[in-house]
Amino acid sequence: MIIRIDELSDVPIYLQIRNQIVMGISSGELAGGEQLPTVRALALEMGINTMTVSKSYQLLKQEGYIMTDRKNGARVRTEIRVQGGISDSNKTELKRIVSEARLSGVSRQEIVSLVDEYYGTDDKG
Amino acid sequence: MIIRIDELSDVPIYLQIRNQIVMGISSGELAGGEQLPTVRALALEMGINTMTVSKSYQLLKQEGYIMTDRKNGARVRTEIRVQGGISDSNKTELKRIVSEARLSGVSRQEIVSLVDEYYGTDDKG
DNA sequence: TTCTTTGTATTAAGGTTAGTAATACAAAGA
DNA sequence: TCTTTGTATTACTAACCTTAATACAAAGAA
Repeated sequence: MIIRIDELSDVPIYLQIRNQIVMGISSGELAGGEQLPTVRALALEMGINTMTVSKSYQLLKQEGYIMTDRKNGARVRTEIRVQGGISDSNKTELKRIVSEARLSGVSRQEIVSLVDEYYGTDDKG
Repeated sequence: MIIRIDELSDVPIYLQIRNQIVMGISSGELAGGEQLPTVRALALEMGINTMTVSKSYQLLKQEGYIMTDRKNGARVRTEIRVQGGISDSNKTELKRIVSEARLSGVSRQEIVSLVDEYYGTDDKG
């Protein structure tokens, strides 16, 4: 999976990496059990510090998305630990995004279409 | 409208204020033309610095959500300037939220229901 | 054993941002 | 003249992000 960093974003690099890996897992682009690049390889490839990548991996590990093992590297968990629904902060963020969209003339249907696109077209919803 | 600050949130105070006002406008809790609290009053009420509130108002003004006028204070614009759809950063945020929700077992329908709730039940979508 | 590669830890430093504090200004109405 | 409004300035503290340079333990390979 290709990870791209937006230098102009307010989101810290380690969070951008974390977010893209989470989205990759959800979309299926990253399969369960799949090997992730080593922290050094990814840091070199992206021209950033190894500790920045390590921070991303530690966060993903703590959240239950990946497993890390010395010498084995990092792998996507086959069974993602669920954390019980949508977090309060994500609900607030969703409300903010919907509000801004609505005030800029975006229809409800356009938002729902985006949700469908991001959720994927499997039998989960 | 009651504005509440989450001290534990990663979101800066000035942004929390800005976001809650935007959501208030979208929900109709803040009507077009409605007077907002003065920067000093809101700062005193919330126990924060006036410049922090001022920063929120400047941002809202720049984005076209409110108008500020010396001696007249700040008011919600009657005609919100649209900015052309959902921003790229909001799309990315939405994708992240949907991905996290999906991986924690939330159904597509649950997300859509939240969107409906936040969008409101008028004839816009 | 020795070497290499893995994630991880440590320490230091620099840069940016958020927030506060204290004060002041211009505009406009009372 | 006085008050209230948003706004501006300057200085300071604190927190966070990122980099840098090393180093360590674990585990497989040679």
